[in-house]
Amino acid sequence: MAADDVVWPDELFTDLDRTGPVPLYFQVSSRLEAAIRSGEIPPGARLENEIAIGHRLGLSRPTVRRAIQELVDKGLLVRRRGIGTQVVQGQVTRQVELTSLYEDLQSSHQEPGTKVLAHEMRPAAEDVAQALGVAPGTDVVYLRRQRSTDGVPVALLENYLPPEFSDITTEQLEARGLYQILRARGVTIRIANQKIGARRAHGDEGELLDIDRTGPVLTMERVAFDGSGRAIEFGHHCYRPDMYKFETTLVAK
Amino acid sequence: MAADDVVWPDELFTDLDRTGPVPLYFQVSSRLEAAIRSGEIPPGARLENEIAIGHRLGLSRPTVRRAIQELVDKGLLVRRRGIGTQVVQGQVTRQVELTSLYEDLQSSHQEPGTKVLAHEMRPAAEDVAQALGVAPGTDVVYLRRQRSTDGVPVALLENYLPPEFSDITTEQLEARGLYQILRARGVTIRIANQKIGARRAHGDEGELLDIDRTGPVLTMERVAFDGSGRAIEFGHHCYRPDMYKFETTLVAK
DNA sequence: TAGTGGTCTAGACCACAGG
DNA sequence: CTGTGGTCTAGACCACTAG
Repeated sequence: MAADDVVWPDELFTDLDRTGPVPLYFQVSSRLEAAIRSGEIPPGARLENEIAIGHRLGLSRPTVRRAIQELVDKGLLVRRRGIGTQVVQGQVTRQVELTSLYEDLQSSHQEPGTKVLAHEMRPAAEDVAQALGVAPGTDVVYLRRQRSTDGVPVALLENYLPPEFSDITTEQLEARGLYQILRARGVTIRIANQKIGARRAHGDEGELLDIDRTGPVLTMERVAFDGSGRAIEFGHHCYRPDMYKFETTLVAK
Repeated sequence: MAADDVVWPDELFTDLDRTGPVPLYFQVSSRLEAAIRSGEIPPGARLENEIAIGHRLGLSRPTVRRAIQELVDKGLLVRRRGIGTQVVQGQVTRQVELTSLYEDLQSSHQEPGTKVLAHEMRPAAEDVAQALGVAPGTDVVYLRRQRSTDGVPVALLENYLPPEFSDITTEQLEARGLYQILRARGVTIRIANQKIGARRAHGDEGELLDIDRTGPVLTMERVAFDGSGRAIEFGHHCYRPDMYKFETTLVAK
């Protein structure tokens, strides 16, 4: 037992708020995550056992356990029966949840820009109709946008939405991300199926992405559903491969 | 309330095994998953509430809740406070899991084949050394394999492993997937970081994948860790874009 | 043998959605 | 108002790991 011994700076966990709306397990897990990401709790460090932590914080074991499980799911902690709980070694800790639903918008540490190339109603082709769960030929909203960061084009986004979203304006689309607009209307995306692939650019894609006319592009096709399972959005996007990659942290269960 | 009313075929949940090693929540969730995937419980169906299910199965609410949570995490069920739990509408694909390409092909009933193009010890370059957590110049295992399905090349797999795996044989590599070999040695991959991108084929890649010499390829870079956080594998793979795509189901939290 | 996480119980109160 | 899931408690027994 050397550097990877028990570390527990309990000053971090003194004032838990039992009256507010924030769950206790979340307060614990988020503070613990901050302490790990800042290096205050170093890689390889062993945590105290769950019961001891619970006693120290005045929490029951299931509550402590849930807080720890949150970080295990994020890949920050590893639990082994008979051993204990350890901070993962190495600079793992990537913030990205799988490949994100929100990433298109929240990678906005840079200056994201949107240029609307097309915005119209259009009868749904076979594949679009099936994805959205409408009859073929139904008029649906068609969007084509060019997304850029700091003035450099990054992606071409083609989307189809059910007709009830026909009142979305071009101005809204240029100012915000699609999912932000949907959420402001009370529509929350809960589940999405997506396929990631690659192909040659064709048509005007190379020009719009400022790459070779037939150069390689990274593609993503996605169908997104709201909480009730209704299809909200079908999209086919292509990305500049030198500007964008899908990053993922996978945790085995 | 019509077709999406409560459905609960309780014949499925009669003989829970309380003595064996399989957790009760897992028995419940796996049977429920099978019933959903088979269509026996149709999309949109509402489940009974958690307490009623627990009473029916002779289980406590937390146990039932955990079983349901497993399927919520997989994107098969949706829970809404005040409403209930529903089977998701629309098709559901499998979640990206921590498997090797070999296992992916096996589970999709194709015949995977492996040709070992290179298998040697090699001093670790800067990026390899950092990924594996060894000193630059350390001899590590280098693998280059051509993976095919039904005789058609699908991917080129380049991998680096720590020196302790130098006794893996070429015969093993041609007969099984890398992760299967590692697991048979008691090494289990727990966490992996991966980046998915695209680029042109270069060198002999086009020829080995039987595509255009500079055609587009789908790429995946991965660092995988075991339960103790030690880096086990660093890989850089490229895939034939017409033969392979990454499919994902994402669930918002 | 002692300590750990893995599982499970039988209650409780709350926030939110619906009629 | 009732019913739902969201959270929390205070115990319990077990399987696995280490020394």
